[in-house]
Amino acid sequence: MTNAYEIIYSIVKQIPSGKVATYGQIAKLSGNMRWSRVVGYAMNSCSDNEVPCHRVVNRFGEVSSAFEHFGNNMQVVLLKEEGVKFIDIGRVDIDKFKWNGQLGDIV
DNA sequence: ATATTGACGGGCA
DNA sequence: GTGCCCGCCAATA
Repeated sequence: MTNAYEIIYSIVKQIPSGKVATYGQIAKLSGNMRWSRVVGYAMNSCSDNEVPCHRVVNRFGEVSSAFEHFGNNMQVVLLKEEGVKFIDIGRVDIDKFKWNGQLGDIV
């Protein structure tokens, strides 16, 4: 596993609690913005406990349908528990909880 | 080895 | 301002 997976996992694992990152952001941090698809694919294969795939949302800040597969929007509940506010069911306030990236949280 | 799919993003009409 | 289209890399079947 020395491919895109490892790279993407590394970044996703860096997402702090109470914050969410978009695929594009992870993709860009991975080195290429077009990895957006690959990022999602890596998440799909997210069998690692250390990968907070539930903190990864699409560019709209909405949870993907696949998350629903994990249960009843369990990722939404998890984020709410972390302090993330939701504008709608399945949509987080990405406008305010968007992860700043590897910079940390210098907001 | 080839073809298709896949949790998306950005640009252009 | 809105809507639609395309592109892209990787994994799986």
